[in-house]
Amino acid sequence: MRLTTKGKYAVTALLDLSLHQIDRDYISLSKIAERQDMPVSYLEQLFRNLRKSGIVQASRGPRGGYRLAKPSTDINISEVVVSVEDTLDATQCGGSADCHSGNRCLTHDLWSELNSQVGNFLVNKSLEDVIADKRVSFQKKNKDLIIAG
Amino acid sequence: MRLTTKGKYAVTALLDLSLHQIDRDYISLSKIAERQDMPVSYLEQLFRNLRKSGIVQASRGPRGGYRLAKPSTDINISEVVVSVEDTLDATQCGGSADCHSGNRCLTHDLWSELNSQVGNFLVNKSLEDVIADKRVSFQKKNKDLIIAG
DNA sequence: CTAATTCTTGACAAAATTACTCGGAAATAT
DNA sequence: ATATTTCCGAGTAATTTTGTCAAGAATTAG
Repeated sequence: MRLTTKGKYAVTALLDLSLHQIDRDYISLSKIAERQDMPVSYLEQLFRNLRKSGIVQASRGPRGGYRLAKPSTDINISEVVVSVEDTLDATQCGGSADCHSGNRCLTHDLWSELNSQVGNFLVNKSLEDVIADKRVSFQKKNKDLIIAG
Repeated sequence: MRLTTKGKYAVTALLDLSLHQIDRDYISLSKIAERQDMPVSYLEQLFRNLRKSGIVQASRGPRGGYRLAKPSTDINISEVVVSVEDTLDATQCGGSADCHSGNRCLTHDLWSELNSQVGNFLVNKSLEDVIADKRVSFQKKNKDLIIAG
Protein backbone atom coordinates (compact mmCIF):
# COMPACT_ATOMS: atom_id res chain seq x y z
CA MET A 1 0.00 0.00 0.00
CA ARG A 2 1.18 3.42 -0.88
CA LEU A 3 0.48 6.50 1.13
CA THR A 4 1.35 10.01 0.01
CA THR A 5 -0.15 13.41 0.68
CA LYS A 6 -2.78 12.54 -1.85
CA GLY A 7 -4.22 9.88 0.40
CA LYS A 8 -3.93 12.14 3.39
CA TYR A 9 -5.74 14.93 1.64
CA ALA A 10 -8.52 12.54 0.80
CA VAL A 11 -8.88 11.35 4.38
CA THR A 12 -8.82 14.89 5.70
CA ALA A 13 -11.39 16.04 3.16
CA LEU A 14 -13.70 13.18 4.05
CA LEU A 15 -13.35 13.93 7.72
CA ASP A 16 -14.34 17.50 6.99
CA LEU A 17 -17.29 16.25 5.04
CA SER A 18 -18.20 13.91 7.83
CA LEU A 19 -18.09 16.67 10.39
CA HIS A 20 -20.03 19.26 8.45
CA GLN A 21 -22.60 17.16 6.74
CA ILE A 22 -25.93 17.53 8.47
CA ASP A 23 -28.54 14.96 7.67
CA ARG A 24 -27.98 14.05 4.05
CA ASP A 25 -27.22 17.42 2.55
CA TYR A 26 -24.46 18.12 0.09
CA ILE A 27 -21.26 20.02 0.77
CA SER A 28 -19.47 21.81 -2.05
CA LEU A 29 -15.81 21.31 -2.68
CA SER A 30 -15.20 25.02 -2.38
CA LYS A 31 -16.35 24.89 1.24
CA ILE A 32 -14.03 22.02 2.03
CA ALA A 33 -11.22 23.67 0.15
CA GLU A 34 -11.71 26.86 2.08
CA ARG A 35 -11.86 25.20 5.47
CA GLN A 36 -8.96 22.86 4.88
CA ASP A 37 -6.89 25.22 2.79
CA MET A 38 -6.60 22.87 -0.14
CA PRO A 39 -6.75 23.64 -3.86
CA VAL A 40 -10.25 23.11 -5.21
CA SER A 41 -9.00 21.69 -8.46
CA TYR A 42 -6.96 19.12 -6.64
CA LEU A 43 -9.94 18.11 -4.56
CA GLU A 44 -11.93 17.67 -7.74
CA GLN A 45 -9.40 15.13 -8.86
CA LEU A 46 -9.61 13.24 -5.60
CA PHE A 47 -13.37 13.24 -5.38
CA ARG A 48 -13.58 11.93 -8.89
CA ASN A 49 -12.00 8.75 -7.59
CA LEU A 50 -13.92 8.72 -4.34
CA ARG A 51 -17.16 8.88 -6.25
CA LYS A 52 -16.19 6.08 -8.58
CA SER A 53 -15.31 3.98 -5.57
CA GLY A 54 -18.73 4.53 -4.09
CA ILE A 55 -17.45 6.38 -1.06
CA VAL A 56 -19.23 9.65 -1.85
CA GLN A 57 -22.23 10.73 -3.86
CA ALA A 58 -22.40 13.89 -5.93
CA SER A 59 -25.05 16.39 -6.86
CA ARG A 60 -24.58 19.11 -9.44
CA GLY A 61 -25.87 22.59 -9.58
CA PRO A 62 -26.53 25.20 -6.92
CA ARG A 63 -26.67 23.75 -3.41
CA GLY A 64 -24.99 20.69 -4.85
CA GLY A 65 -21.78 19.07 -3.79
CA TYR A 66 -20.79 15.82 -2.20
CA ARG A 67 -21.95 13.69 0.70
CA LEU A 68 -20.86 10.39 2.13
CA ALA A 69 -22.45 7.44 0.40
CA LYS A 70 -22.30 5.37 3.57
CA PRO A 71 -22.27 6.07 7.28
CA SER A 72 -18.86 7.17 8.48
CA THR A 73 -18.67 4.02 10.56
CA ASP A 74 -18.73 2.00 7.38
CA ILE A 75 -15.93 3.80 5.56
CA ASN A 76 -12.47 2.64 6.45
CA ILE A 77 -9.26 4.54 5.86
CA SER A 78 -7.80 1.87 3.66
CA GLU A 79 -10.49 2.11 1.03
CA VAL A 80 -10.12 5.86 0.96
CA VAL A 81 -6.39 5.70 0.42
CA VAL A 82 -6.59 2.97 -2.16
CA SER A 83 -9.25 4.93 -3.99
CA VAL A 84 -7.12 7.98 -4.65
CA GLU A 85 -3.61 6.58 -4.85
CA ASP A 86 -3.04 5.23 -8.31
CA THR A 87 -1.85 1.92 -7.00
CA LEU A 88 0.22 0.72 -9.88
CA ASP A 89 2.83 -0.69 -7.57
CA ALA A 90 3.86 -3.30 -10.06
CA THR A 91 7.14 -1.47 -10.09
CA GLN A 92 8.76 -3.41 -7.32
CA CYS A 93 8.47 -7.11 -6.89
CA GLY A 94 4.76 -6.53 -6.48
CA GLY A 95 2.92 -9.76 -6.59
CA SER A 96 4.59 -12.33 -8.74
CA ALA A 97 7.04 -14.73 -7.25
CA ASP A 98 9.77 -14.41 -9.85
CA CYS A 99 10.96 -10.95 -8.95
CA HIS A 100 14.62 -11.80 -9.14
CA SER A 101 15.92 -13.88 -12.02
CA GLY A 102 13.28 -16.53 -11.69
CA ASN A 103 13.50 -16.64 -7.95
CA ARG A 104 11.68 -14.91 -5.22
CA CYS A 105 13.63 -11.89 -4.12
CA LEU A 106 15.11 -12.02 -0.67
CA THR A 107 12.87 -9.37 0.75
CA HIS A 108 9.66 -10.44 -0.90
CA ASP A 109 8.05 -11.87 2.20
CA LEU A 110 9.26 -9.06 4.38
CA TRP A 111 7.64 -6.24 2.45
CA SER A 112 4.67 -8.37 1.76
CA GLU A 113 4.12 -8.88 5.44
CA LEU A 114 4.63 -5.22 6.17
CA ASN A 115 2.06 -4.41 3.56
CA SER A 116 -0.42 -6.63 5.31
CA GLN A 117 0.29 -5.01 8.62
CA VAL A 118 -0.39 -1.56 7.28
CA GLY A 119 -3.39 -2.75 5.36
CA ASN A 120 -4.95 -4.42 8.36
CA PHE A 121 -4.39 -1.39 10.50
CA LEU A 122 -6.10 0.92 8.05
CA VAL A 123 -8.90 -1.44 7.19
CA ASN A 124 -9.89 -1.58 10.81
CA LYS A 125 -9.98 2.18 11.20
CA SER A 126 -13.17 3.89 10.15
CA LEU A 127 -13.67 7.59 9.58
CA GLU A 128 -15.79 7.61 12.68
CA ASP A 129 -12.96 6.08 14.67
CA VAL A 130 -10.71 8.94 13.70
CA ILE A 131 -13.25 11.50 14.73
CA ALA A 132 -12.74 11.29 18.42
CA ASP A 133 -11.60 14.78 18.92
CA LYS A 134 -14.09 16.93 17.08
CA ARG A 135 -12.07 20.05 16.93
CA VAL A 136 -11.88 21.15 13.36
CA SER A 137 -8.35 21.91 12.50
CA PHE A 138 -6.20 20.61 9.78
CA GLN A 139 -2.80 20.61 8.33
CA LYS A 140 -1.98 21.76 4.91
CA LYS A 141 1.26 20.37 3.66
CA ASN A 142 1.69 16.93 4.88
CA LYS A 143 4.61 15.29 3.30
CA ASP A 144 5.81 11.81 2.61
CA LEU A 145 4.94 8.74 4.48
CA ILE A 146 4.93 5.10 4.53
CA ILE A 147 5.42 3.32 1.33
CA ALA A 148 5.42 -0.39 1.42
CA GLY A 149 5.04 -2.21 -1.77
CA MET B 1 9.20 6.38 8.83
CA ARG B 2 9.80 6.56 5.16
CA LEU B 3 10.41 3.59 2.94
CA THR B 4 11.45 3.81 -0.67
CA THR B 5 13.47 1.57 -2.94
CA LYS B 6 16.55 3.04 -1.35
CA GLY B 7 15.77 1.35 1.92
CA LYS B 8 14.78 -1.82 0.16
CA TYR B 9 18.05 -1.90 -1.74
CA ALA B 10 19.91 -1.51 1.50
CA VAL B 11 18.09 -4.38 3.16
CA THR B 12 18.57 -6.62 0.17
CA ALA B 13 22.27 -5.79 -0.05
CA LEU B 14 22.75 -6.56 3.63
CA LEU B 15 20.93 -9.83 3.28
CA ASP B 16 23.24 -10.71 0.43
CA LEU B 17 26.19 -9.77 2.58
CA SER B 18 24.82 -11.81 5.42
CA LEU B 19 24.37 -14.85 3.26
CA HIS B 20 27.75 -14.74 1.55
CA GLN B 21 29.96 -13.60 4.33
CA ILE B 22 31.96 -16.52 5.66
CA ASP B 23 33.65 -16.02 8.98
CA ARG B 24 34.63 -12.40 9.08
CA ASP B 25 35.84 -11.83 5.58
CA TYR B 26 35.01 -8.85 3.42
CA ILE B 27 32.70 -8.81 0.44
CA SER B 28 33.17 -6.24 -2.29
CA LEU B 29 30.31 -4.12 -3.52
CA SER B 30 30.89 -5.31 -7.06
CA LYS B 31 30.04 -8.85 -5.99
CA ILE B 32 26.84 -7.73 -4.33
CA ALA B 33 26.00 -5.52 -7.26
CA GLU B 34 26.45 -8.39 -9.64
CA ARG B 35 24.41 -10.86 -7.64
CA GLN B 36 21.56 -8.50 -6.84
CA ASP B 37 21.66 -6.60 -10.10
CA MET B 38 22.16 -3.18 -8.57
CA PRO B 39 24.34 -0.28 -9.69
CA VAL B 40 27.68 -0.30 -7.86
CA SER B 41 27.80 3.45 -7.55
CA TYR B 42 24.42 3.48 -5.92
CA LEU B 43 25.49 0.82 -3.47
CA GLU B 44 28.51 2.92 -2.58
CA GLN B 45 26.19 5.68 -1.56
CA LEU B 46 24.12 3.38 0.62
CA PHE B 47 27.05 1.68 2.28
CA ARG B 48 28.54 5.03 3.11
CA ASN B 49 25.57 5.56 5.38
CA LEU B 50 25.49 2.03 6.68
CA ARG B 51 29.09 2.35 7.74
CA LYS B 52 28.51 5.63 9.51
CA SER B 53 25.62 4.03 11.35
CA GLY B 54 27.85 1.23 12.57
CA ILE B 55 25.97 -1.46 10.72
CA VAL B 56 28.88 -2.52 8.51
CA GLN B 57 32.64 -2.27 8.60
CA ALA B 58 34.80 -1.54 5.57
CA SER B 59 38.24 -2.48 4.36
CA ARG B 60 39.90 -0.80 1.43
CA GLY B 61 42.16 -2.17 -1.22
CA PRO B 62 42.34 -5.53 -2.94
CA ARG B 63 40.35 -8.25 -1.21
CA GLY B 64 38.64 -5.51 0.71
CA GLY B 65 34.97 -4.76 0.93
CA TYR B 66 32.35 -4.77 3.64
CA ARG B 67 31.21 -7.05 6.40
CA LEU B 68 28.53 -6.82 9.05
CA ALA B 69 29.66 -4.98 12.14
CA LYS B 70 27.33 -7.01 14.32
CA PRO B 71 25.75 -10.44 14.15
CA SER B 72 22.79 -10.53 11.83
CA THR B 73 20.56 -11.24 14.80
CA ASP B 74 21.46 -7.84 16.20
CA ILE B 75 20.69 -5.77 13.13
CA ASN B 76 17.06 -4.84 12.72
CA ILE B 77 15.39 -3.70 9.54
CA SER B 78 14.34 -0.40 10.98
CA GLU B 79 17.87 0.79 11.66
CA VAL B 80 18.89 -0.18 8.17
CA VAL B 81 16.08 1.77 6.59
CA VAL B 82 16.56 4.79 8.79
CA SER B 83 20.26 4.74 8.01
CA VAL B 84 19.88 5.21 4.29
CA GLU B 85 16.68 7.20 3.96
CA ASP B 86 17.41 10.86 4.39
CA THR B 87 14.79 11.38 7.02
CA LEU B 88 14.43 15.12 6.95
CA ASP B 89 10.72 14.93 7.51
CA ALA B 90 10.49 18.36 9.04
CA THR B 91 7.70 19.00 6.61
CA GLN B 92 5.44 16.53 8.27
CA CYS B 93 3.27 17.62 11.12
CA GLY B 94 5.19 15.05 13.08
CA GLY B 95 6.19 16.37 16.43
CA SER B 96 4.49 19.59 17.33
CA ALA B 97 0.85 19.59 18.20
CA ASP B 98 0.02 22.79 16.36
CA CYS B 99 0.15 21.56 12.82
CA HIS B 100 -2.45 24.02 11.68
CA SER B 101 -3.65 27.24 13.18
CA GLY B 102 -2.59 26.35 16.66
CA ASN B 103 -4.51 23.13 16.85
CA ARG B 104 -3.71 19.54 16.36
CA CYS B 105 -4.76 18.33 12.97
CA LEU B 106 -7.48 15.71 12.87
CA THR B 107 -5.36 13.12 11.19
CA HIS B 108 -2.37 13.69 13.41
CA ASP B 109 -2.99 10.76 15.70
CA LEU B 110 -3.95 8.48 12.86
CA TRP B 111 -0.70 8.81 10.91
CA SER B 112 1.25 8.96 14.07
CA GLU B 113 -0.14 5.67 15.19
CA LEU B 114 0.42 4.11 11.82
CA ASN B 115 4.01 5.24 11.91
CA SER B 116 4.45 3.52 15.23
CA GLN B 117 2.95 0.33 13.91
CA VAL B 118 5.35 0.20 11.04
CA GLY B 119 8.27 1.21 13.21
CA ASN B 120 7.58 -1.48 15.75
CA PHE B 121 7.20 -4.09 13.12
CA LEU B 122 10.54 -3.30 11.55
CA VAL B 123 12.40 -2.83 14.80
CA ASN B 124 11.47 -6.31 15.82
CA LYS B 125 12.62 -7.89 12.58
CA SER B 126 16.30 -8.72 12.37
CA LEU B 127 18.23 -9.59 9.26
CA GLU B 128 18.49 -13.09 10.60
CA ASP B 129 14.72 -13.27 11.00
CA VAL B 130 14.29 -12.48 7.35
CA ILE B 131 16.84 -15.05 6.33
CA ALA B 132 15.29 -17.66 8.56
CA ASP B 133 11.87 -17.01 7.12
CA LYS B 134 13.45 -17.48 3.75
CA ARG B 135 14.94 -20.82 4.62
CA VAL B 136 11.80 -22.28 6.11
CA SER B 137 9.09 -20.44 4.33
CA PHE B 138 6.35 -22.85 5.24
CA GLN B 139 6.93 -22.65 8.93
CA LYS B 140 4.58 -20.71 11.10
CA LYS B 141 3.86 -17.33 9.70
CA ASN B 142 5.43 -15.00 12.22
CA LYS B 143 4.73 -14.30 15.79
CA ASP B 144 3.55 -10.78 16.01
CA LEU B 145 5.90 -8.35 17.50
CA ILE B 146 3.96 -5.21 17.88
CA ILE B 147 4.65 -3.42 21.09
CA ALA B 148 2.83 -0.39 22.36
CA GLY B 149 4.48 2.87 21.59
C1' DC C 1 -35.76 31.11 -19.79
C1' DT C 2 -31.54 32.74 -18.00
C1' DA C 3 -27.84 32.83 -15.15
C1' DA C 4 -25.26 31.19 -11.48
C1' DT C 5 -23.54 27.23 -9.32
C1' DT C 6 -21.31 22.95 -9.04
C1' DC C 7 -19.64 18.72 -10.55
C1' DT C 8 -17.06 16.19 -14.70
C1' DT C 9 -13.36 15.24 -17.63
C1' DG C 10 -9.00 15.09 -19.98
C1' DA C 11 -4.87 16.80 -20.67
C1' DC C 12 -1.20 19.36 -19.29
C1' DA C 13 2.53 21.96 -16.41
C1' DA C 14 5.16 22.80 -12.23
C1' DA C 15 7.44 21.20 -8.41
C1' DA C 16 9.51 17.92 -5.76
C1' DT C 17 11.67 13.75 -4.98
C1' DT C 18 14.21 9.73 -6.09
C1' DA C 19 17.46 7.15 -8.37
C1' DC C 20 21.68 7.07 -10.16
C1' DT C 21 26.25 8.89 -12.23
C1' DC C 22 30.79 10.84 -12.31
C1' DG C 23 35.56 12.07 -11.40
C1' DG C 24 38.90 11.81 -8.57
C1' DA C 25 41.22 10.75 -4.05
C1' DA C 26 42.91 7.60 -0.39
C1' DA C 27 44.12 3.15 1.30
C1' DT C 28 46.07 -1.46 0.86
C1' DA C 29 47.41 -6.20 -0.80
C1' DT C 30 50.45 -8.40 -3.86
C1' DA D 1 54.18 0.07 -8.84
C1' DT D 2 49.80 -1.31 -9.91
C1' DA D 3 45.41 -3.03 -9.54
C1' DT D 4 41.72 -3.05 -6.48
C1' DT D 5 38.48 -1.17 -3.60
C1' DT D 6 36.41 2.04 -0.52
C1' DC D 7 35.49 7.07 0.14
C1' DC D 8 33.52 11.64 -0.97
C1' DG D 9 31.20 15.67 -2.97
C1' DA D 10 28.58 17.19 -6.22
C1' DG D 11 25.81 16.87 -9.87
C1' DT D 12 22.27 15.09 -13.41
C1' DA D 13 18.45 12.31 -15.21
C1' DA D 14 14.22 10.15 -14.52
C1' DT D 15 10.11 9.62 -12.32
C1' DT D 16 6.47 10.80 -9.43
C1' DT D 17 3.58 13.85 -7.17
C1' DT D 18 1.17 17.85 -6.91
C1' DG D 19 -1.47 21.03 -8.81
C1' DT D 20 -3.56 23.79 -12.94
C1' DC D 21 -6.59 24.80 -16.67
C1' DA D 22 -10.31 25.14 -19.89
C1' DA D 23 -14.37 23.58 -21.70
C1' DG D 24 -18.60 21.07 -20.81
C1' DA D 25 -22.83 19.13 -18.59
C1' DA D 26 -26.36 19.04 -15.06
C1' DT D 27 -29.18 21.39 -11.82
C1' DT D 28 -31.43 24.96 -9.33
C1' DA D 29 -33.03 29.69 -8.19
C1' DG D 30 -35.30 33.55 -9.67
